[in-house]
Amino acid sequence: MTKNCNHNLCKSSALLAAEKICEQLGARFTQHRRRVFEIVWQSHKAMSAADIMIEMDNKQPPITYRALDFLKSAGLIHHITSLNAYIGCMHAKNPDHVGQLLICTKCNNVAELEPKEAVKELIEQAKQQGFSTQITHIEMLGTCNECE
Amino acid sequence: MTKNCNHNLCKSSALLAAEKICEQLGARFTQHRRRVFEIVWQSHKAMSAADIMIEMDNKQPPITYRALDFLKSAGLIHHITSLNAYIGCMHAKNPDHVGQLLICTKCNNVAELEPKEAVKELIEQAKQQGFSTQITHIEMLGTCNECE
DNA sequence: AGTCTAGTGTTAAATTGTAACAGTTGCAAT
DNA sequence: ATTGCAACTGTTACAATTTAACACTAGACT
Repeated sequence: MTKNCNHNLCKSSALLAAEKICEQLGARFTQHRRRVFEIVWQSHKAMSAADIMIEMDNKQPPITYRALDFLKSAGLIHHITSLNAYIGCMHAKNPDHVGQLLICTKCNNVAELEPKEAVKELIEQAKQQGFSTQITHIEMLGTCNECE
Repeated sequence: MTKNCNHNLCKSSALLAAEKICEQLGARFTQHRRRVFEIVWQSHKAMSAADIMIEMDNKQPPITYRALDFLKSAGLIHHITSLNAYIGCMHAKNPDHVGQLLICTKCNNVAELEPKEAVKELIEQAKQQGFSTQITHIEMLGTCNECE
């Protein structure tokens, strides 16, 4: 998926999905937002805000951070907290999904799974402790099959 | 656990464990390392590097960051990446444990579970994609039973 | 005693992220 | 078509967070 995708196709279908989602939200998919989205979707590698700014036309940090915040809260990208970096979300259409991010520490590629059962179990175990879960972050660092 | 602990006991047993682990590692549990460890263990609340520095005697950032790095790599504390904060590890004796952190967004208390089966399942699913996991971060944000 | 490694102290700086506020644009309602 | 409002932009300046670098010191082991 991550590796053997026809990435032009992959990216343009993500773009279409993003446009649709913005429309549904009544938000505008403006120049900056589109540009940041395209940069993040350039590859399946995690990109830091700094990486993104290098490619931005307008280098002023607030522009980039605002776009990232928007895309994140619209569910179009993920913030990888353990790297402080961003990656396009593969399941943006699916509103309440919880991604499991598989991050290759060698090539920096990120894949995403939707491990529904296991996550339910985690949430259930938390509940048994009286904890009511709102947001779940699952990030796994390791090596992908190409980098073994 | 997190709430109804006799915290003096809780903290001092953590300290003893830390001393033992450092000895096993052949590393020194120096002044600064001990001090940072104590500050983190003061409570079961997540503390940022800045929070810690406020309580440090020597305020110079490198001192604190170095101690945090050491404690983290010795497995004595966890870095909560989604908050950029730290918390004492409740299972430090157990070398290859994978913590699931339950972070209350109201009171900032952090509890830790060891959800063996569910995590195995996550690792297994990753493996089926050809991904070999080395480090796992599971962080869940929500509200604890006292804050409901 | 000598030497080697781990740890310290210190300065300074890079990197990363935000506040604030005036200006502008798209869109909807009169 | 104007007006008015909310969303979005541009810009400056700053705050917060983290790291580099390097000379120095203490402890541990021949």
